[in-house]
This record gives sequence, C-alpha cells and structure tokens, in this order.
Amino acid sequence: MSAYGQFCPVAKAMELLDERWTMLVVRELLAGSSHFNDLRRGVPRMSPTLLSRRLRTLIRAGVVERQYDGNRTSYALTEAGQELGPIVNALGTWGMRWVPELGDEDLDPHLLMWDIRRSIDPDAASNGRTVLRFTFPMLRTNAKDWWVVVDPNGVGLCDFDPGFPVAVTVEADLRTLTKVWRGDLAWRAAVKSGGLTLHGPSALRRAVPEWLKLSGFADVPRPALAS
Amino acid sequence: MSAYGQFCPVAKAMELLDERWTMLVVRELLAGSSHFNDLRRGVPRMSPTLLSRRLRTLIRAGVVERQYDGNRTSYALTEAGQELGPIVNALGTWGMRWVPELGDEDLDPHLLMWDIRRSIDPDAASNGRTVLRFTFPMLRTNAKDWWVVVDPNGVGLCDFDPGFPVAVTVEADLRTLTKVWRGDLAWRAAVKSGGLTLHGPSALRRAVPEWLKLSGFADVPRPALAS
DNA sequence: CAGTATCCATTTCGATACTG
DNA sequence: CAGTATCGAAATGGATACTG
Repeated sequence: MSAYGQFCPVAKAMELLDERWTMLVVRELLAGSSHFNDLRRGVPRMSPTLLSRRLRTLIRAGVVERQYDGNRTSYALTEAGQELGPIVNALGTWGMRWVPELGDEDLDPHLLMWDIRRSIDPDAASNGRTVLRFTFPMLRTNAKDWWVVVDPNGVGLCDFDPGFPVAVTVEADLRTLTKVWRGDLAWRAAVKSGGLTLHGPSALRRAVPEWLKLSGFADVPRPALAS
Repeated sequence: MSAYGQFCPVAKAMELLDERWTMLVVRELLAGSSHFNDLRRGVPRMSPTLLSRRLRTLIRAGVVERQYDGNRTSYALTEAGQELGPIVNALGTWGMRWVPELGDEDLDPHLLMWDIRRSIDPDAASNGRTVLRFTFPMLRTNAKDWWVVVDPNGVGLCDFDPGFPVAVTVEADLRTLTKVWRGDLAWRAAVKSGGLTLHGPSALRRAVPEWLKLSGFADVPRPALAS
C-alpha cells in the first residue's frame, strides 16, 4: 500500500524515503552511527522493532549493508546510501530556514547530548581525560544529569556519574542549550540571558565553547523575516 | 502523531515532507500546475479529498499559497516552496539512479500523457495547429487513445477525438513509451524493437522526436552496474 | 549487544458519490 | 471547476516485555 503507481523517479524514490523515520535513520548513519544501539540513540523515540524493520527495508532497497565484523553487527551505507547525503543535508537546511519554531515536544535531552557528544573533538582534551558535566535543573527525569568524558581515544556519554573529576559543569535550560546547539541563539546571549551557566575554573570555562561544536546546520543563513 | 519529537532540522522538515503524496504534489506545482484539477492529473491515483487535505497542510506550513485570480482558484509555491525545487530534483535524480526498475503497477498512461503534453513546446507547431495521436493497443481501458493538440497558444490533451486531422499517430506499448520518456531506452531502439511505431507522412514522422521532449531526468547518468 | 514478539489504539487512506 | 462527505478496510506504529 505504499506504492504510488507512478513511473516518475521522484515517486519511486519517495516510495522508499517517505516512510516515517527512514530519513532520520539515514541521517544517523550518515552522522557515523553504525551499531543498532547507537542508531537507537539518534532516534530515541523510535521503537526497536520499527528501527529493525526500517533497516531491513533499507537493506532490501540497497541503501544499507549489514556487516558482521568479528562478533558485532554493524550497518553501513552503500553507494546509493551515501548519495542520500546531499539530500539529507538539503532537507536539514530547508528545515532550518523554514521550520524554525520548536515546540516543547521537540526538545529532547537524550538526543541533544547524543549530538553534542558526537561533535566533540577527542583531541580537545589535550592533556588526558577531561569530563564535562551537563545538568538541566528544570528536568525531573533521569535525563537531568550527563557526563561527557573526553579522552584522546574517544568521547563517551554517561547518564550516571562515572566518578572522574569534573572540569566544568554546564548548567542549562534545555531549550536554551538546544537553541545554542542549533545556532538559533549565540552562546554569549545564552549566558547573558541566564539560560546557560558555566561552573568551574575560569580558564576551563573559557575553553568550553572551543570543545563544544554546534550543529552542522548552525550556520545556515535564515531567510529574512517578513513582518 | 506525525511529529518526531526532535529538534533536528531534518526531522522538522520531514514532519511535513514525509507525508504520503506531499512531495509529489510539490513536484507537480514545481512542474507548473496551479489549478486543482491540473494537480490531480499529475497525481492520478490520489483522491481529491486527500489532495485537498495535503494542499491545506502545505498552506498552513507556508509552502503553498492559495490565490483567487478572477473566478478561479489557483495554488502557487511560496519562497519556501520554491526552495524545495533542488530537493525534488535531487530525489528524482536519486530515484533514476537507484530505483531503475518499473513494475507494471508503475505504468500509467494518464500520467505519461500528462507529462508528455507538458513537455511539448507549443512553438513546435510552426504552421498552425498540429495533432498527434497516441494509441496504446494493448490497453483495453478508456486510456487507450489520446490526442495531443499542439497550437501556438498552448498544448491540449484529449482522451477523445477532437476531430482535427491527425498529423502523426504514435502507436506504442505503454512500457516502451514510458521507458523512452524516462530515458531508459533510446527512441531508435524502441522503434527497432517494435514497441513503438509512427504512422503518417515521413517528413512529419521524422519531426516527432523534435517535439516530443523527454523527462527532465532522462539524462541523469546511471550508476555503473556491478554484476 | 542486537534485536523479536505481541497486541491493540489510532491513523490513514482509497473509493465513491455528491455539492455549490 | 473545485472541491466535500462518508465510510469501511488496512496498515501503521507505539509500548512493553522478552530472548539468544
């Protein structure tokens, strides 16, 4: 029931790509996730059953390949999948420009931290391990506190205290940090508004914006607003 | 229930754009249709109720504008809608490259003739009105015979004999003409295979390929096939 | 870690007929 | 021409629990 009955190549593409969640799974693969549970973190509200089904559909369509390296399963984009990169990029750019408002429903600390984690350069921790703590005081859930462990070997994300000393704590309103990440709000303005506060030695505090890269779409030029 | 609960701009874009049929309506608007019943011809299997609903959604999203010119309603893309042009294009290109097979279900004489009609240059009829007849002998439906009336003022499409003298008749197998239109099969090869035959004075027969432009995606380079 | 199984509420869509 | 009304069938997906 998902076929359009059209020979038009746009229709043939959309038969696959307009299924709910599919583009977000592709986006997550493009962003570098390759294991099932990593993919899940990029689409936190998707049930594992559905993710599994979408992956199978993408494999059948020749967009994704399943690999068994050693004893882990992983997923990778085929050449066809890689060619969706510019499309996902264009969609994100379009979304930034024309769907700028976020509802409270769109804020998600799990996804935000997952994205932030991914964008941190491991080499930022020049001298050994560095831990950043993020806290969202307004949240009452178990998604309130996060620890990002930056290590030359990689960047880890915990929702529990891993026990290492914390260099800087970022205390933020969820919406504020989300807007900063998206490039909707300047870091400086966020701090000024009180929606974002750093705690820690001032030298380290000043270094935080160096580590914490923003979304790849943060620099998309917004359309001039008509009023 | 169609929201993703993500601040990611790709997700925000797809909340709108991954709804079934939506991209095809946009494609049709980009191709130049602006009236309800013209749009319908570009998405023949979509019910009018659903088209109406999608248009309303697109209007609410700021992608389409409804206009009342004189006594006709028409739809046009806004600036946001125009910016979907490159995306639709990229999707069609991707579809050509990676979804090359067409099922019998994908063949549709209504859509094919609608597309062919659109691509004919009215000025091709240099000396007054010219009528091309298309016939699909294998079809038993009322979609078997078509008349394309090329006139300096525009190109009309009829599924009944308008009564004007016919310059050339194109007799074709539906799949063959569809493949020619998509650029999957060369005109010459189609004729040779017997899937496409022209009837009429040879001077006019030779002119047909000049009038009958192919799909905008016909020239997309196909990926090298692995075997 | 990498998924499957189950199950039902909800949505969605297609077909058809009809209207100002 | 430009839609709306209605209605049932199908599918879709969310939640949750479970498994090798």
